[in-house]
Amino acid sequence: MGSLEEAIKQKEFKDPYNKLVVNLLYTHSYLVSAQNKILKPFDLSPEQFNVLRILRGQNGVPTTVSSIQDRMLNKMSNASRLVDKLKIKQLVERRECPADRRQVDIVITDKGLKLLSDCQTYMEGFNNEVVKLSEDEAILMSNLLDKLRG
Amino acid sequence: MGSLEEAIKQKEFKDPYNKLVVNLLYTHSYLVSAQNKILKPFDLSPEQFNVLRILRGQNGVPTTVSSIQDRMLNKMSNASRLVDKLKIKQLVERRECPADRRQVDIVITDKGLKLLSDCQTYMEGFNNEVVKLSEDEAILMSNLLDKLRG
DNA sequence: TGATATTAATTGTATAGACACGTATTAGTT
DNA sequence: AACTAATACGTGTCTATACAATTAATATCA
Repeated sequence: MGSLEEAIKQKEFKDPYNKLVVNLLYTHSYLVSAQNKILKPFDLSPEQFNVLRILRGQNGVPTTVSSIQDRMLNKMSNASRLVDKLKIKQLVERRECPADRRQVDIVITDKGLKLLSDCQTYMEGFNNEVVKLSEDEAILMSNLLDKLRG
Repeated sequence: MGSLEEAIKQKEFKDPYNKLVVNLLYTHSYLVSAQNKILKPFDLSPEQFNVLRILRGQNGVPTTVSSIQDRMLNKMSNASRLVDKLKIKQLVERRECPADRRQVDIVITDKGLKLLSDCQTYMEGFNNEVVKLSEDEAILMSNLLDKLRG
């Protein structure tokens, strides 16, 4: 299952750029599937997990919805609805922002923090297992990704 | 906007593996957004585009739904419904498979081929524009991605 | 001040991904 | 032949992405 060609049964690509784009899309699917498997028992989607992580990073300081959106990996996502799902599960709280009543302050609850730390135990070794690269190769690839986006 | 840290406003990562995974997710979103912009005028989603490409690669030989599924970048996707959308737009045809009546043969129509070749004109330079790497770097990264998945 | 523009958040709608389940058809086995 | 297993495809449901539109609150400025 190693090579991309084998995985998607395509013999050749127009050029290295085309192949790289396809490879990135395919590898993304590989990673997200693995993430899903880990988070499933916690009834969290990767996106919900990400939002909780962002909120925990605030150390109790309330964050607005748009600030969460800015920090999300997918800029076209919809933080408002994700927060909604998390609120229903009582993992976050909404508070009216007194300074600007258009904004809504979001804080992670104790239940949210607990769930996140439980997840962490399982997620700890996840990246190292799924990413079959050396540390140096991982660093090299991160740098290439930064360069790719310009 | 270069570095990942800046883009998602996260100061540090647990280790290079964690950073790489996050970087891949973020870069994926960057690529898909760009793809969407190009395909929008043609009323095609990246996934529908991919299915049409797979079908064209068959050179007129009918393909079953499960065969399309196997070649898709996202293995958890739903080829059946994607084909349905393409059929509504008359870009593909379904034919009952005489050899095995469980299967459904899919063929791209002339209208589908025309649309795909129109797209191609715009997609031609896409990868090279969006991926700001040298050819050698693109090849290096493709190899690293193959290795990443093991 | 009052009209206008901008911003924050939510909502609507279409498409797609994740995954379980149902149904028809074929393959395999005794 | 009859029973069972496997396969191909479709459907249902929930979640998320993409993007336009709406609403309420604040900022800007003539």
